[in-house]
Amino acid sequence: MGRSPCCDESGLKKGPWTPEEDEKLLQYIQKNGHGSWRTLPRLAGLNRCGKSCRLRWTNYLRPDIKRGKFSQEEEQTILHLHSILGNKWSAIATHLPGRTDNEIKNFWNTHLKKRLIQMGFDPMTHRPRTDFFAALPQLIALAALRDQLAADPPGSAQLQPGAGAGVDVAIQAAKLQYLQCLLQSAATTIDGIASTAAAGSTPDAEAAALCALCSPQGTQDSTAPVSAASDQLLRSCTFPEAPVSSEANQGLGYGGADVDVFTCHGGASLPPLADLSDAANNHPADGCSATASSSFGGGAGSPLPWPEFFPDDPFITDFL
DNA sequence: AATGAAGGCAACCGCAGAAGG
DNA sequence: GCCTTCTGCGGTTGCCTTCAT
Repeated sequence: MGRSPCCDESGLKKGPWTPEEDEKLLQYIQKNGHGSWRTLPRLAGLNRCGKSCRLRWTNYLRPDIKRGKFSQEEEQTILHLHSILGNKWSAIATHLPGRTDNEIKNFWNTHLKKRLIQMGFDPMTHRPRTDFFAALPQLIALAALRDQLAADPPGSAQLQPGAGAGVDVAIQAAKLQYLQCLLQSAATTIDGIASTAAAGSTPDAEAAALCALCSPQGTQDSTAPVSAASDQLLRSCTFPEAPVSSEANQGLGYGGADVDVFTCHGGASLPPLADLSDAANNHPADGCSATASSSFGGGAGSPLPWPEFFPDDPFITDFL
């Protein structure tokens, strides 16, 4: 199996299509249908290969092509279908009327894939990346937050009654409590990595060394105590470790109605860092709740289960 | 205002597989 | 079973626009 013979022919035009060529192709297909793509260019008076004509028609000239930006619903559909179908762009395109597989592929590669990666998700599995260095930016951000807390602890001049007083103090306290929750959760995760490494099952010395970054003594004896309930909640959240197949991923719904991929049970392990904030966001009743808007347009009202990549969260940046 | 970097997108290439004669 | 044609996909390229300096 090889390259289509038509593309080997020399003298055929390549590159961008001119309006004249578009018009010829459009009129011919509207009048005769495309028939055989191999013979179409000659019959239509085009100096192009059939493959080029087919691509131009299917990706641009087809009358039912929808132009413009992808809506949030379309983005969700793509994400959902991609989690099920993988890179089956044509199959995904059949569920998005007016969108071509090429358009969806480009949109995925230039937008959605980057977003998933940025948020610590594996774009192929749609699940939090479990490799340690994927979480490194988050760890660094957490370390910065820890330093910030150490330098400016609750009860300092900023939060003294009278300075801002009332609601401001309460908001600050809530934010600090949220941060404490994140820090403690991260520390627990890293401690787990460290103990695993120490046990020899994961000989990752670098990971163990970096544990010190996010598991300071100051976290545990902070002046802002983390509520026992939220602490228990975070500790009870874990993430399935089994590799994900397309079939297994069918339960992963981006529409909000399906079962959330993040499960909570009595296990002691914590999810990877990427879903820590999700655990907090999904349980507004606990002490770690906080409103976190999404750069993806989700936020509290978003049906997407994605956790926020909290270093970019306006809440965090505002705090810092 | 000029210029270079970065991002977005249309289009192409090479390959694989399906379908039909 | 072989050949031809068509379709689909991943990867890549090159042009254009936008943005930062």
